[in-house]
Amino acid sequence: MDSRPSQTAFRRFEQICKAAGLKVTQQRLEIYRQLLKAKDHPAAETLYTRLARRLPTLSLDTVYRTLATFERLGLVHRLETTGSQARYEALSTPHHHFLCDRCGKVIDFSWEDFDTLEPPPPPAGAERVERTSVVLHGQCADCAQAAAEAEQG
Amino acid sequence: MDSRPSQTAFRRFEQICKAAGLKVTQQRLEIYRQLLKAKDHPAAETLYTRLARRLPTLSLDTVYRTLATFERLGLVHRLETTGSQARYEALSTPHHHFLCDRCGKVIDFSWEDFDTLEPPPPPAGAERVERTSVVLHGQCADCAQAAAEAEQG
DNA sequence: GTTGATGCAAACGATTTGCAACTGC
DNA sequence: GCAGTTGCAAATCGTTTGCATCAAC
Repeated sequence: MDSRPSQTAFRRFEQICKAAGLKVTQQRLEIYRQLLKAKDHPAAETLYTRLARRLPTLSLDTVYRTLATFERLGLVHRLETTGSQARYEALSTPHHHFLCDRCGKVIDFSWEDFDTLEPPPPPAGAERVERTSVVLHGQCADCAQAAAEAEQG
Repeated sequence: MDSRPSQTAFRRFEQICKAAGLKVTQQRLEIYRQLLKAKDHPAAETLYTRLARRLPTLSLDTVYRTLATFERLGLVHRLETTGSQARYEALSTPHHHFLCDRCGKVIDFSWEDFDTLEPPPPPAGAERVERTSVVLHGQCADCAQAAAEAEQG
């Protein structure tokens, strides 16, 4: 099984950049590549750390700026979380998120029964609904185990 | 129609505080009252501004501290948003949120078909699900109108 | 009176911005 | 070469913390 993102993703990436009048820089390419590869919804700083080896001169502000640009282009999503850091994911097939209230871990999941549900009408005061997502709050396995161990001493 | 929160909400509030060994201070009471009254999921600073008239010596840090305390007690929820400020709401009947991606407005709505849906099993890596919420992303009526006017301008 | 809560000011972490040097087109 | 992009440093914003004073119990 080859888990490398297909070349088409980068073709599409270049096309979108050019269509928006944006230059295809090395930084943007690498940040996008890293985000496609990441499964853990990294924060800007996490991405920065991971890219530091490959791009030693990269600066954290560029990561922030690039992520904001990508979000505007619709290439990435900024997740809604309760933590202090914003977390990002590359756009992919629709899915939902489990959010650990203790450590902030995000776990993707799909939920067929929900996806086949007729979407709700826009509530009063809302004009247009562009995206529907389910967020599950709870405790992840790691935190549950840590809590159990702490209790038993 | 009397929209004042019932006295029972405050009885319950005092009980919860005392049970947790917390003092029932004027600040806590007023912050809780304001949050019960607010329909717009205010940020800490918004609450602070609204309370400034009634409590001139109130400080913003107290609002932050108090909201954190309330959250720990389960009296309020911190909403997951994509904005930079945390937003709060007093606990009430379960409902969901529409989130305007442009201005950050939050609109409550209920969705019976969803609520009657069998909840999904905890995804792999998740131990326990404590809360399930739906977040709709889109554009609110005000922003849609502003955008239309700007275009036709 | 004791203990925990508040207000103030200062610290902090995440993110944004101004600006000069640089790079893709 | 020009316009857009980067890296650096400094600024900003939301939030947290240390500490002395104050209020609830």
